Formats: sequence, structure tokens, C-alpha cells
Amino acid sequence: MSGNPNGDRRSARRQETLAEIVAAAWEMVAEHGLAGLSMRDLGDRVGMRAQSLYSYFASKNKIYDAMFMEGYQAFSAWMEATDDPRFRADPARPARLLAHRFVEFCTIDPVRYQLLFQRTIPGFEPSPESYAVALKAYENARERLADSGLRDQETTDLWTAMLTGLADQQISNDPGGDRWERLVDRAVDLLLADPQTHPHTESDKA
Amino acid sequence: MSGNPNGDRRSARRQETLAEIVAAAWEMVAEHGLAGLSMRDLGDRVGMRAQSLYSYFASKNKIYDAMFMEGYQAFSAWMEATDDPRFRADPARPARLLAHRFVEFCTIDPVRYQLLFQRTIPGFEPSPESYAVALKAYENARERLADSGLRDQETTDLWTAMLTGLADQQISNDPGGDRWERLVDRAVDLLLADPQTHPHTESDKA
DNA sequence: TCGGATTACCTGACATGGTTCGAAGTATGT
DNA sequence: ACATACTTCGAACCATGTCAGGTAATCCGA
Repeated sequence: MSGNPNGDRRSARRQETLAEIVAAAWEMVAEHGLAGLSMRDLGDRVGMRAQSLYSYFASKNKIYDAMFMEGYQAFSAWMEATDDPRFRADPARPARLLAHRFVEFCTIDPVRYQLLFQRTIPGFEPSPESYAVALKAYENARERLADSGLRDQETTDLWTAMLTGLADQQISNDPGGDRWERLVDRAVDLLLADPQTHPHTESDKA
Repeated sequence: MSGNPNGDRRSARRQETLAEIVAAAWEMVAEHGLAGLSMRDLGDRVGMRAQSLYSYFASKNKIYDAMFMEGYQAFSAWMEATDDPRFRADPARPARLLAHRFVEFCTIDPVRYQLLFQRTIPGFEPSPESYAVALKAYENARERLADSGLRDQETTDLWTAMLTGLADQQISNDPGGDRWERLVDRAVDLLLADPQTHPHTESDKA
């Protein structure tokens, strides 16, 4: 349907505007915090009235939703860029690499971290589509973790808790520094050294 | 000054009202979330208009501030009451006990956790007085940690990160359950088993 | 090229939120 | 009883997210 060049053109323009709005939103939250996103100011930034934004996003939370999705896409891309065949033979280094990439992803953009990993916006809940992207990103990361030797749920849970904990402390108590970031290696090694990390007793093909 | 009984009476009444407002505020945030605190509704709850609250608290954030302080006082009290029969026979008792108490404190009241340990209220920053209470609480906890064998900064940093990470995951991904809470022992043991945890090489009386 | 439809954006308005001001009522101290 | 301080209130201000309706530009088929 419609090899119509004009129709494509119009919808392309619309896509552009959508992207422009989201980009402006990222700028705003970077400057004023995640909760500091104002429809009127956002409208100003893209050169239209606040109400006009509603022909692109049905509500402010839909904008957060778009950012949420974009954030998790960035997360997937970021974690995939970790793929480095040089380390596939060594069980310790991929894990460390993964961990560092994760913590870096969090600390690089604290506002994004807040949006993706802490649920702090009052009425916001990701749409099914965005949530699906998030789940895919997690699944992706989980597989990479498994590749680097961490498989059972309790261990990956502990892994998640440790790294989000480190990232969180880093962001809130030493922004810009590395007081917690430099503990990442030690944390990873702790987990890898733990006998419970490689369970051959149950739920494992004897 | 004035040992005046009437003056005392008036200020006592004022103290009562202050406490009543804060108590009502805790109820409200428990029901509507930390950001769901509305001056008008809060006024309704204590039987006055929203504007009247301003003769008790200069702003909404001052109410958050009072809650913040109260929260850290509760934290101190909670961590001091550390006798738990579950751990009496446990060799790693003090450390495990501390860890469990901490995670419990967080999960028991997620809203309080959000107020005390995550900085998520838009314009809120604790007053110097409240912050002093928070610092004292941390210092208190740090001493207890030291008593149970965790002394150097990196180790206590890692401890903090692990436990807040566990609490955070528990609260946001399995509220009411124990999927992360039950990993607390393992996390503590990991830290205790780590050779780096007991450094006798430097900054230690030979 | 022209008329109808679709689109982009606007103005105006509403509800709700925190907050200020100044007046009225109430308790307190002499 | 009177002056004073304290408490509470009504009205209003400003910023916010959002809805309803209008207007001008753009696109499409004839």
C-alpha cells in the first residue's frame, strides 16, 4: 500500500519531529533532572506550544516511555559492544568486562539510570512495547552472563544486586569519581571465587 | 526562658500538632507513594486547610525533611536493637545480623527507604540538622561493622553497595517476597571470606 | 489548477498543585 | 478587660498537565 512519495515524506517528517522531541527531552532531563521535564519548556525547546506536543505524544508519560525504550535499546547496544572474541577463552575476563560495561553505562548518564533502573517517576509505567524491549535487553545480558560462567538464578541475582548497588552508590555518593567503580573487579572476583557460583549438584546435567 | 506552665502548654500543643502532621504525612506516602504527598490532602487529614500547615512547616519539603530526620532516628534505633535469636549460635553472627537488620529495615517500609536512601524527591535536600542525624546514624552503623570485623573503607564500601543493592532489588523486583533477601547471608560470607577484607599489610599496627 | 480532506500548530480554558497575603478568630499574660 | 501572640482561614497567584476547538498550511484526486 502506498508507494506514495508524499505520504512517505509526511510520515518521515513526523518521525523526525518525534525524534527531535525525545532528543530535546533528554537534554532537559540532563539539565533539570528526570522530574524536571516540563511540557511547556519542552515545547519551547522544539519551537512549539506545549499543547502541540500532544499530537505527537498522548501524554508526558508517553514521552518518558519513549525515552525508556530508547534507553534500553542503548543498553542492549552498549552491552553488545562488549562482544570481544579475544576473551572468550578466559572465564574471568568476560565477566569483569561485562561488569565494567554495565557500571559505566549507569554512571555515564545518571538520569538515564534513574529512568531505566529505578522507578521514580510518579505515575509512569512502561508500555508493553517498551517493557518488551527492556526484557529483551535483560535476556541478552543474562545470556552473556551465562557465557561467562554465571548461570544459576541466585548467582545472577546476586550479580545484579552487587552491580546495581555499586552503580547506585557511585552515582549518589561520589558522582564523577570512582570510589565504587574501582570495586567492580573485586566484586566480580568474589562471585567467581565462590563455590556456590558453579553448582554442579542440582539442575545440572550430571 | 520562663518556667511558665502556660507557655509550656502552648508549645507542647504545638509539638503535638507537628508530630500529628508528620504522622499523617507518613500515612499518606504509605498510601500514595512518596511523591503523592499533597498539602491539601494532608491538611484534610489533620483537620485543617493546606495553608494552615505553613505555620508549622515552611514548605512541603520541610515536611519531607522532618520525615527524613525521623527516618534516620528510626534507623539508628533499629540498628541498635540487634539481638536476633536466629543468629545467636552463628559464628558470623554480628555481621550477618547487621546485614539482615539493614535489609529488613529497607524492605519493611519501601517509601521510607526511598526517602532515606534514594534521592528522588525533585527539590528536596535534607537540612543540615537532619543530615547530621543521618551522618550520626551512618557512623553508628560503621562502628558496628568494624566491631564485626569489617574495617577498611573499601570493604565497608563494598558492604554498603551489596546490601543496598540487595535491598533495592528486593523492593523493586520482588516486593513482599524474599528472592534477594535470602541472598544476604551468602553476600556477607563472600565478603568475610575475602582475604582483602582483613588487610594486615598496610595501615595496621604491625 | 482547484476544492475537499488531512495535518500541524495555535489560543483558550480547566483542574490540581504549592505557596503567599491579609484578615478573622482564639488563646494567653497583665 | 485589654493588648498581644498564635492559629486558622478565604482568596488569590503561579506553574503545571491536559482537553476542546479553531485556523492555516499542506496534500490529494479531479
